Amino acid sequence: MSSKVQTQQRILDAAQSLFAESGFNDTSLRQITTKAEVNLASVNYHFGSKKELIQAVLQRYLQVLMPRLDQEFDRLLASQKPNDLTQILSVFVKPLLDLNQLQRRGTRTFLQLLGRGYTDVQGHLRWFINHHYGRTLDKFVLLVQQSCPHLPQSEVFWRLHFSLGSIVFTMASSDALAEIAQADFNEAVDIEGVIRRLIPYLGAAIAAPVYSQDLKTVA
Amino acid sequence: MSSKVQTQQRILDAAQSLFAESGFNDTSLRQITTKAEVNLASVNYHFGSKKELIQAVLQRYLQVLMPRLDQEFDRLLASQKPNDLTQILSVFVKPLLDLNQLQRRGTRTFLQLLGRGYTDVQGHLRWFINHHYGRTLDKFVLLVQQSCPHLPQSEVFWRLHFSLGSIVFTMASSDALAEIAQADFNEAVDIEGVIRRLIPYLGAAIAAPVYSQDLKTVA
DNA sequence: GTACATTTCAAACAGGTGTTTAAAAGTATG
DNA sequence: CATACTTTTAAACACCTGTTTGAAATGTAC
Repeated sequence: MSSKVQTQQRILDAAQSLFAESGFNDTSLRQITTKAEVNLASVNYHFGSKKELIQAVLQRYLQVLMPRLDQEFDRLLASQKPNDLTQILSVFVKPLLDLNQLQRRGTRTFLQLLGRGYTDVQGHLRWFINHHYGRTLDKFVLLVQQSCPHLPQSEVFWRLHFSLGSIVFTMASSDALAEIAQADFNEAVDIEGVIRRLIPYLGAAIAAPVYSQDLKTVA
Repeated sequence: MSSKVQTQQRILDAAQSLFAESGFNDTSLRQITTKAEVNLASVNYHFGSKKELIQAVLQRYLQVLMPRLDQEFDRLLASQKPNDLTQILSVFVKPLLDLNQLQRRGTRTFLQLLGRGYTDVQGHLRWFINHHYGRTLDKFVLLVQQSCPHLPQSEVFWRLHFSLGSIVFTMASSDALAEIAQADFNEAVDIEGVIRRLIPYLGAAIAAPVYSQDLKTVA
């Protein structure tokens, strides 16, 4: 009995770090099972397929993170007046950083995985997250819309995807970026530093005024 | 003689559309040569390897785009007073849209390829672009720094990478996003629309004030 | 302690990958 | 025309991928 969960755990642990480092496509089951020191076939035995393993790896974080975010969103939605955008974005910080208690380097790993999830794979992870946590995400969108009454819904849609791009891309390549920052600016940056840098950036971006289109008609 | 360039052209054309659609890793040489109606071996014969084919596909656009951007950057740098950030970002618009004269759907394809280039592959395309066009990119960074004297260099570095993330991610998934926008908001969005939406967003983001750091003492 | 169920294991499977080979076809040049 | 060079072709190469198989080992319950 305990050997079963041990094997599953070993696979998940090995998989998550390899996935975070090299992406889903570029990590083979053989690499995972070698690192986990389990038999190749055990991935399919315990998880069914590689696709389901990927989902299981992300699920381990999402099932902790998302209920906490959902709770925070409810709290903000309960207040009468619209919330400040920076405030809304800041509610992500603590739940994200608390993932470090779930796993060593949990925050970093999860965000890297999320990045990989949106860039590597075409559809199935996007669908998976939306299917399981769409309700929570909708609350977030609503909050942002309330805080930006000057923006049409479609503009909020685009800007949130622009923002998702920043996050996901930054996290997928956070190792490389941190290295450059270290070399060029002698600046030690951890994942918390990146998150905190993102908040004012995204806050200003999402709330930016929409410029009228007619003054920039180019030839 | 002309059959040689014809074959190379056919390969490049087929490769670019498949790469843009499915990414580099998920497009095989057999798919490319089938679509191009050439022999499988001709890719290696004419380009050496898949890696070099990828670079050749991007190079076809970069060698047109980058000199034009370089020129625009020089023009802005020549002016005495610092330039407005929105102005700086706007110089991308025309050179990018002119790629449509190079190829049908050129702008869209190029930006998708760029997105794939930064998300799919780990290193070699990043290196390739920096190696060939680093001087031009440096001019852009300088312009941004001049327009944002309140920002430390390292902050500009991070924010430009956040911005790169928005662009690259949006472009890599632009088809999916445009579909959603169409369905949810009955909004037809072409690539030019996306570019124009990005400018005020990125302008506000990059120039955003830096919030005081002292509240971020880590545990 | 036997019977049953779960888990592990080595091996093979079927299919895909980028690349190389050596002969064939085509094309210029003397 | 014959020579030399370039390009195309079909086939094979060596390797890697996720998945399946059936037997062996282990664990669990009566």
